[in-house]
Formats: sequence, C-alpha cells, structure tokens
Amino acid sequence: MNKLYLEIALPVPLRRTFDYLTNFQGDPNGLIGCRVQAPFGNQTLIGIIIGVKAQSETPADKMKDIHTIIDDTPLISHLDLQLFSWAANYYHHSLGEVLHASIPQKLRQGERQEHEQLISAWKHTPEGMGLPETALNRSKKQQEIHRYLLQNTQFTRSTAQRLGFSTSAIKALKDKNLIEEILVKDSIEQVQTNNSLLNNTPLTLNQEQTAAQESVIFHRFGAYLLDGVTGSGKTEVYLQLVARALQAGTQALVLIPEIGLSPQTVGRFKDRFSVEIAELHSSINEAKRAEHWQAAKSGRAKIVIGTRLAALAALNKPGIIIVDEEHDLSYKQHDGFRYSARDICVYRAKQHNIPVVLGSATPSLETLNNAITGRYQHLKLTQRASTATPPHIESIDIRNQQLTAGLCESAIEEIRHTLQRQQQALVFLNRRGFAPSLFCHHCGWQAKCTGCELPMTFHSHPRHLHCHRCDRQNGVPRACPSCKNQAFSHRGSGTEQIELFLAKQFPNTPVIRIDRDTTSSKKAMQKLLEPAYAGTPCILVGTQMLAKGHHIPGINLAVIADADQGLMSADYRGVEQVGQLVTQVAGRAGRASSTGKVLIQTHQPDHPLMRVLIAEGYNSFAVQLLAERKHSGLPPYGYSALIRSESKRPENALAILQLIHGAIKNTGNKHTITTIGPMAAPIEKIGNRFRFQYQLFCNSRKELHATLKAVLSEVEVKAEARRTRWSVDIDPVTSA
DNA sequence: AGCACGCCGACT
DNA sequence: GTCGGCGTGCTC
Ligand SMILES: [Zn+2]
Ligand SMILES: [Zn+2]
Repeated sequence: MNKLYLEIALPVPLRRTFDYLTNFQGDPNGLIGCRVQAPFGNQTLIGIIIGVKAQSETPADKMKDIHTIIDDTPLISHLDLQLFSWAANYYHHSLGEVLHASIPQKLRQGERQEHEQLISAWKHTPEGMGLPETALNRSKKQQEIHRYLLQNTQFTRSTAQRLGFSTSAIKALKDKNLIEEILVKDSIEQVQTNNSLLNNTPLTLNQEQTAAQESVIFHRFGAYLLDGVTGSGKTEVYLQLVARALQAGTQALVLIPEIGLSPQTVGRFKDRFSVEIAELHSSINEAKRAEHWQAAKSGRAKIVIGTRLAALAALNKPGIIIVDEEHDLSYKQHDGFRYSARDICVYRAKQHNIPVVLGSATPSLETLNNAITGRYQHLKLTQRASTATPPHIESIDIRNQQLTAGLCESAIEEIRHTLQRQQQALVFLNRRGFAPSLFCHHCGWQAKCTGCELPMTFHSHPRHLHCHRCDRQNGVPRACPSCKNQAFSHRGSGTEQIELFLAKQFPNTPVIRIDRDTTSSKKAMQKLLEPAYAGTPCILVGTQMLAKGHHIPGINLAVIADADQGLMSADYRGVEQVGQLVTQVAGRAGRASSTGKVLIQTHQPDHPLMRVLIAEGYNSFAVQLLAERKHSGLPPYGYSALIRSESKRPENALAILQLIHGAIKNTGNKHTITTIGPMAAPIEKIGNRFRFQYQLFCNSRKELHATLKAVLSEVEVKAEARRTRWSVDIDPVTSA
C-alpha cells in the first residue's frame, strides 16, 4: 500500500508548510481544506491540509504522523485556498497564519463544523424494534414515540420538542430498555425559505442612481467605483444591487468601515431584506461569529455584512461584493497578516467572476486611478438628495492669530452666529485630552513618557497624564520634579480643552464631546448624541469618530481646528487624508433650509492643493494629487513595501534592516528599486522599544515582489532576524 | 511564535 | 549550591 503524505499549513510565523504522514483510506482529494491536529515540536497544533502527495522531500527520520483529521468535509474550499495562497504570497506572510486569520476562533480551536457536530438522539433498542405498533397502549405518549420510531428510526431533542415528546415519556421508554441514546450528526434543519426577499419596498431611484445601478453587470467580473457625494444615496444603490444578487440566487458580501455608520448601515439592510443576514465584526461574540461564518459558508445567510475581517469569510455562492467607504483606512489590517480587505475583495470578485462595487465620496487615489485608466468603471452620483446646495468651504489663516483653546476669534464668532440662528456647530480636532504637553512654568521641565521619550498628554478629567503611544498613565506631579516649583503650564489643545472652553463661552448651550474617552460603549455615543439628533442648538466637539458616519441633520457649521497635522506630515499620504477628512466633514454640514459652512484653520492657507480642494472639490484635488504622485513615482504609480523593526536594543532593530538593505543592493534589481533607509521610524521609541523602518519603491509590482521574496527567504534564517520584532507591510497606508 | 536546552550571574 | 535571565536551534 502506498503511503500518503499531507502538506499542512500551520499557524506559525514561518513562510513554509510541513509534511506529515497519514493512514487515511479513501479519496485523498476530499482531504484538501480539512483541518488536522498535528504534533509540532512538542506541542499539538491545528493546521489545514493544502496538498496530498505520494512522496515527500522530508527525510523519514523527521516525518511524523498526523494525530487526527478533524473535518469530514473541507472547511476551506479549493477556491478560497487559492485566494489565501495568493494573499500569503502577496503579503509575504505565513500561509498557516493567513488561513488562521480567516476562520473564527472556535473553529481554529478545533470545534467541529456545525453540520458535522454530534448531538444526542434516541433510537429503538432491538427489543423496542421488535415491539408491535399496537403495544404500549396504556400510555398514549409512549406509544406515539414508539410508532414514530417504527417509521423514522430516530429523533433528536429538537424533533422531540417539535412533536411534543415529553422527557418523562422518553425516560420511561429508556427505563424499559426499549429506546437508547446515540450520537448523530446534526443535520441543520432547513429554515423554511421565505419566497419574498424584501421586508419593505425599495425607494425610487433618481436617474443617476438608476444609471449606476443598471451599469453593474452580474455574472461577470467587473470593478466599479461608485463615486457619490454624502447624501447622494449610495446605500439605496447598494440595497438594490444586493436585491438583484439575491434574485439570481446568489449571496452578497458587504463591507463597512470599523466605526461610525456601521450600526445604521447594517440596520438598513436588516430593514429591507427578509433573508438571513450574517454579521461579522468585532462586537459579535465568538460563538455568534462561528455561527455566522458557517451560515455564510453554507449559503444559509444570503447577505454577509461586516468589517474587514468579513472579506476573508467563506462564501457559498457570492453574486456581488460591495465595499462601502472604500478609502477607509480600517480596511487595512495593521498587524500580523497586513491585508487590505478592499484589495482582497477585488481579487475574490475576479475569482468568482462577479462584480465588485467600491463606494466612496472621497475615493482613494489607487481606486480613482483605476477608474481613470478604465480598469474600473466610474459611476458618479452628483445629486444630493435633500440639501439644496453644497456647503461653503473657507480656510482661515491662523498665522499670528491669538488662539483660545485652539480656536481663533473668527471661528468662535461663527459658532456664536450659528447658535444664535438656532443651529448646530461641530468642531473637529483629531487630538484627545486637554493639551498635548504639560511643562513647568518656571524651568521648562516637560512631562515625558519614560518609555517613549515624548510628551505626555495632559487630561483634566480625570486629571492625569496619558501617553497616547504606549498607553502609560501617570498622575500629575504636585511640584516640578526638576525645580520643585508648583506652577505648571500647558501647550497646544485637545478636545477636552475645546469642550471646556466652549461650555464656558456658551453657558446656555450643550457642548457634547465625542471621542474615545467619552464613548467607551456604543450606547454611550448614541446617548450623548440624542440632543444633537433632536435638533436643539448645541456644539459637538470630537475626533475621527465624529467625522465618520453619524449624519446629524441640524449641523450647519463645521470647524476643522487643525488641518496642519496632515498637511505638514512627513508621510506623503497626509495631504490625501486631509482632503478626504475635509470633504467628509463638509458632508456633515448644511441642510435643506440653509447653506452650511466649513472653516479650516491652518498655517498654510496658500497650500496649492487645499486651494484646489476648496475651489473645485475633491475630484479636482485628487486628480492633481495623482499628477504629483506620478511625477515622483509614488503609489499608485509605483508600488511600495515597508519593513518595520522594533527592539529594546536599537542595534538589534537596525541590524535586520541593514541586512535586508545589503541583500537588496546585491540583487540585480537595484536600479529599479529605490529605497529609503534604514532609518528611525516617525515615532522612534514606543514603550521602551526602539523602532526603525526601511521603505522600498518600485514601478514594477512583479519585480518588487520577486526581489522581496528572494531577500526575505535569505534573511529570515539569519540570527539577526531573531533578535528583533520585524514585519513586512505591502502597500502600507501609513509609515507610522 | 513557542518551546527546550545551555550557559552565566546572583541569590535563599 | 540552584533559580532564572536570554541567546540559539528547531519545528515535518
Ligand atoms: Zn521646574
Ligand atoms: Zn509612552
């Protein structure tokens, strides 16, 4: 008899697989995609069978036998295995870890698939089987069960419940040794399929929406950019596209950003459709997540909706993929397997030969470029449904201006006017706390985090110092540690300071602060925003989370307190992100009755790109930014990779990057790959760990990847690779 | 990554 | 004496 070898991908950070022996008898092709339990070193791991073969390169003395094959039917389909192999290769990450990331925790830990789960059931003993139908007529209930078993051989607890078999009757039969308990596979009871897919009637689309909706062709690959301003009705287009997928008997996968509008968006899908919807995101508990994942895999769930992790979910028969707010940074995973959920979706659409729709009011430059070059079809929605006119955007030169709590006099005046008109104002600042630095008024000593060597943020309520990089928290010293003086002073401003200042300035108006410190729970945010939704005059102060989602109709003024953070950022994507932010915030300002206003406080009122943004809008801004990127060979005109390294000892963090740098310079590709570094990371030290980075750019994606692959496999076996925590980030979205 | 093994300093 | 720090090697 020939031996059978299994190639297994294990959840270890090694960019390779391992071969095992098995005594499995049967069709070996049915094994691919099944989980196994395997000995590894002196631990036992759960891995996925990715190949079956008759021989192995592995020497016999190292070869081990698999412990068990967990699945009877594959957990991962052939097509998904192909997807994840591509992704592991593209992101230069361990296939085992990629597969691990794609399945819910319960299944990672070896729990059986729901359709293979063993549940208890009752069947006749030989004695019971021999009993005539007419027996047991002293107990109607027992006779009923007996007759049922003569017809159906067995029943499960849920069947018993449905048919009204009481536990006492069952126990009586068991005591008479007429029936016995056995374990059987749980055949999921088919949920009766509702013949209507919709709960409520679709809204009527306007001409643009109709044109966009009809442009999407099903049963064929195509990527579409649905480019629509806030309030132009993208969601209704999504809903009707999903309806078309369902009518065709296929599933729809819908991705939404991590924060903000998620509950609202999910709600709209639930309201519209009567089919089973599988939600996959971080606030779903593990048990539910496993259940929903399997509902998506089996096809029981017709709509799968979730954050980036949903992009990896198994699907039975997808018919369309929708990525809402496709520019959102939360689609990129920031540790471990650093995938872009949006890019994964495009790949999957290609695999399944189906459309993928990327929606945004502020498309990422990559997507916009794909639309301009014709790789993606550009669908535009330009009409705002309710608001008559787009808001008026203005930048305020704050050079040489006196700022109070980070706001200049004219911004404060505008807020005052807005409130006088019984309208609402929003102040956006991407900085929590009271002030980003605290120092001694006497000698200049500054409160710094000992782990990061950077100023700690001063919070006034509760009063403490907080390092936003490593999360260290300290009390505020009573006296200066350096000169013992007790007078402290602060520099810069955060949301807390703006809130307190505005509350003092406008004592009769509620000031609502929305940031991580005030919205520990989702409900807290909803509660805080209640008066805002009610429409009473108020001021909202907040960070990121306020800019995303949450359309509050009464807001008529939006102040962006500090646009310079992004404009002056060392990262070339800073400007792009400011443009997206301004446009998003602008989308929040203005309502049907009066034109809204957006004020941008900046030290660079003449920034040419910002002028374009203000005068001509996001699209012109983005097109011009694209021209700049093209000129300097930056993404999306070139491809980039970022290798990060951090260690308690700076020389160890640096060593691996220098090794990689040397290896790159030694390859023949050195003239087409340009590099920056190795150099200190933008934040040089976090929590006592020194951080370095090395950036690679190349105008050929293929060449970049081939070089990286060769260099990584050369370098990862060296001792230097073990003395630091390092990672490869493909298509990074930030260099921080 | 996780785990064992081995070698050196500093403790009851 | 041995407890435990981490540098190194290995995982089919
Ligand atoms: Zn001092
Ligand atoms: Zn810190």
